Amino acid sequence: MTQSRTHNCGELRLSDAGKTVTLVGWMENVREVGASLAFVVLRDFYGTTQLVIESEDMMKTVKSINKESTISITGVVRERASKNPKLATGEIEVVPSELRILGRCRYNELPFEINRSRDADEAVRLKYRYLDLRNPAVKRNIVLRCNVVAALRKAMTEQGFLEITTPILTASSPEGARDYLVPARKHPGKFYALPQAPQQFKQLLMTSGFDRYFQIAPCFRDEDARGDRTPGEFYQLDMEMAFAEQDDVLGVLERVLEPVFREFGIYKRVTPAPFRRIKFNDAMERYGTDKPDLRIDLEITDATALLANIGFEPFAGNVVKAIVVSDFNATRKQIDKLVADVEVQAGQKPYWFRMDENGELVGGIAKFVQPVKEQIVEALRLQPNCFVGVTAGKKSVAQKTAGVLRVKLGNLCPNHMDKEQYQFCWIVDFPMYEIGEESGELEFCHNPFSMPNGGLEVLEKAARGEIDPLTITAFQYDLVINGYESASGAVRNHDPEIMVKAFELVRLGEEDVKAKFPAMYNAFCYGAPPHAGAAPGVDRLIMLLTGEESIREVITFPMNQKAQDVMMGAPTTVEQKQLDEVHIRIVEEE
RNA sequence: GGCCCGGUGGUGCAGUCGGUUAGCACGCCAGCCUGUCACGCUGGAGGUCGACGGUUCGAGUCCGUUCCGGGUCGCCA
Repeated sequence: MTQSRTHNCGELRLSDAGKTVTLVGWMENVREVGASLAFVVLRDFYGTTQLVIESEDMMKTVKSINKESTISITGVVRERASKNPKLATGEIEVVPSELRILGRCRYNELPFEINRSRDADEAVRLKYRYLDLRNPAVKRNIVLRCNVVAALRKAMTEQGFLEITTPILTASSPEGARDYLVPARKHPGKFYALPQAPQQFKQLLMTSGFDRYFQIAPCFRDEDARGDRTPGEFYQLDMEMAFAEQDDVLGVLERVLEPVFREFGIYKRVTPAPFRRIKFNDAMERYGTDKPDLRIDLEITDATALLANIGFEPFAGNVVKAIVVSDFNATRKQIDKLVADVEVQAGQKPYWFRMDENGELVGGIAKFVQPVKEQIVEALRLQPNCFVGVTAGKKSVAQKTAGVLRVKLGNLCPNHMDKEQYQFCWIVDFPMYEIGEESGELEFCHNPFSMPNGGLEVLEKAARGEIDPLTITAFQYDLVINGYESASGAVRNHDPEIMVKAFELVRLGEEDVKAKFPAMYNAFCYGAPPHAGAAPGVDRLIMLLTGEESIREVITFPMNQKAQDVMMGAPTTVEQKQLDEVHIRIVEEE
């Protein structure tokens, strides 16, 4: 039988010289330097150790094994003749006297070279994810993920939170993202749904008297992927606390997250708590987005009064926004690319002009702004070598386009974006309602669970037409880190009367509330505590901590953009018998 | 579903204005090398250039269609 290892491949040091050890691992590489001298790199989870092959017999054995086979060796540790300071185990080597093959690699060519797997085609990496994960650089992110999750659990527990798991098979919820459905065998025609979040369960836990709840919770949403959004499933650090207000939740998350970023982040500079709070409307006005990247020092200025009426057709009758970039030295080619990129991402073209080193307005739309040069120079405090990006349209469009432009300008100008840091902020005071783009009518802006600022009174005023419902804000907050929405939360609406009133403003009533959220509505009628919570996205936190730009680099077995697991072959067809059992008939599409 | 980028030996990439034998690096195989550690040296195998159709005397290269991958918009309470 296999002798178990005495040490791992990362721990032997000079002080171990002379010991007889047994190591196990993958045969990573063989370097032959003569007929009977070779160096073998043995790799396990913990590191690599060099083996020296000095006999022709052993050489023959080694040459009969493909790389990436698993082997076990027993031999004596000795000091190296020529040491390698780059390796933790670089002062020693092991001279094996015995070599056992544990798991032969049947192929002498792999789909990619293990240590360069990150360069390989992503589809191939995902198909052979078990090989990809042998690469220490790939594995590192997953190990970090484990450590971060452990730290989050510990921190939450220390804050007095209990981890409680909630059902995975539950009821479809009527709003939000598309659900993943599971047919119910015992109930023909009915379905379970996988939870998009444990939202209702955690609120019910509050109603049950569990004072502080959290969960590293799997969430399922059937929506399309993005670079920072995995399709299908993802994890949230879901938390909720009773008899709590907005400040309590923000305080807990600041105490939990700031130390985690200090300990695990690739950037050493971290915004100290308490994090800045920016009102939603201010964020839209100054950064053109509700998730501003505060590493960029540029801000958006309103230039409607200055530029709407200069006779430039796209500005006429529109809101105009400007971003001034000092010490601008990008090339014309870069500017053209910037304009094109913004148009792709925002769906709207930005305009621009510059003040050259002599103080003249040049380039882009310079000739149109020339007549109001003096006012512009004064209002925007233009200096020589300034670049001015301008966007126009309906207020929301001008803001959004300027927001995209701001990020692109920051990335283009290193003197305006200090990348190697974590900039945190809270976005607060989200509007409760908005006018739906399709319906043209009043709708909930985010979710209907949030407590309106002003409570029942403000809703009644809106219902009587005394105030504009669009001015009502909710106790809703997002945590934004370096331009990523990293957590979202709210003070919940725990009062059935206020819930009904909130729904009435969007032309729904008590019956709708009961129909949509029966458990919560009923529960709240039995004495609910005021409560508030939030849910940081675990995958995104890890992404930020590792500096990865693709979320798939921090997920152990990610799906591809089309929500397929190419390694397991999911999704897949199933046998007719299985379909029959769950009363499903497949309809062939034309 | 729309738009953008890509698809060339196992892997990553180059390939000019359409031109005759499709290059390079890594990997693989064989040989050499007694201190390598991204080992080195010599030689070798390995390609229907994603697929189909078209233009042309001639297509990796141009055109059309389509498939696949990534990005992005829609979508994500």
